[in-house]
Amino acid sequence: MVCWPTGRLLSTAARLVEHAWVEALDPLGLTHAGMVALHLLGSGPLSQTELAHAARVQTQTMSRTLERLEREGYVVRTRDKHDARRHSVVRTDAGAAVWQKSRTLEADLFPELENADALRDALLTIISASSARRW
Amino acid sequence: MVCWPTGRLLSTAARLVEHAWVEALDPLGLTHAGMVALHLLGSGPLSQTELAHAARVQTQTMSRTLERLEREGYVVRTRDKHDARRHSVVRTDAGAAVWQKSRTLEADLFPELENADALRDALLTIISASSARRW
DNA sequence: GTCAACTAATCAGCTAGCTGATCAATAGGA
DNA sequence: TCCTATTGATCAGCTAGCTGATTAGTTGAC
Repeated sequence: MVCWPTGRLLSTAARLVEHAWVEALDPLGLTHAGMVALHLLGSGPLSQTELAHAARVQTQTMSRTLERLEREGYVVRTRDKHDARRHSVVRTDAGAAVWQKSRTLEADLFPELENADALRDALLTIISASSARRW
Repeated sequence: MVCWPTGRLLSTAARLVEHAWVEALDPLGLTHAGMVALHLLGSGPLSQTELAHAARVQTQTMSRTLERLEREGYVVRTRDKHDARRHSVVRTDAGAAVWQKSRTLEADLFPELENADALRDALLTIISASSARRW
């Protein structure tokens, strides 16, 4: 596996880490995608398009994620007064609470790394390089 | 985004890179998952369980990937003589050819990085740490 | 030899990505 | 004003992961 291409290592590592997340979040009735949305809503209401953009995801994907969050009571969607096309998405108190709980998991889940800074650097470079066209 | 947790950066980077792969592989009638399988079959026939294990994936997932590869003619599955439960999966000539074509894409797709070695190191550490229990 | 336990593969059903198409509401130009 | 283009959200349908359950074939103990 040492000779696998870097892109494949990246996918594999991400999948395994996300698997750990799923297990940890399940008892909270939350998914990783939902957690991202709750995080982004921390600084105030957003439209679905804004949320999708911030999460680097398609609006269709965000739509479903929010549908689930709303079903769980972690989020409320209301029509915008000034633009009836837009949904104003607000994090509920329950949503804020569950997000706080989930925050503490991060440190426990992610393995300790010597070169964590180099990793973050590289990931940010990759993200900005490959998202240049879409976002 | 600079203050996102590392796990989220990892997922996002992987998703964006994989998106580039999908676009590049589509004309070949190949997916990223299929490419992994074709790669692993390069050194000879394997059973589906062995393939799944090597790709760090569930056997159910590999089953579907191979179904698609077989449909495209890149792979042939035959019942094992000695153990009729097993499928012996063989890469066809077409499969070998398409894999060769796809190999050259990797260099073009993946962004140049200064600290590529540190990245690979970190990813391998993450993979071995979080796959310890499953593989 | 028979029955139980295990193993390889698949089926059913879920979430998360994606594309392409659709619908309703808004904005803007003739 | 009206008609078109744009925009926000959703629907339909695809692949790739996953879990849990099922089926068929092997193995092993009695």
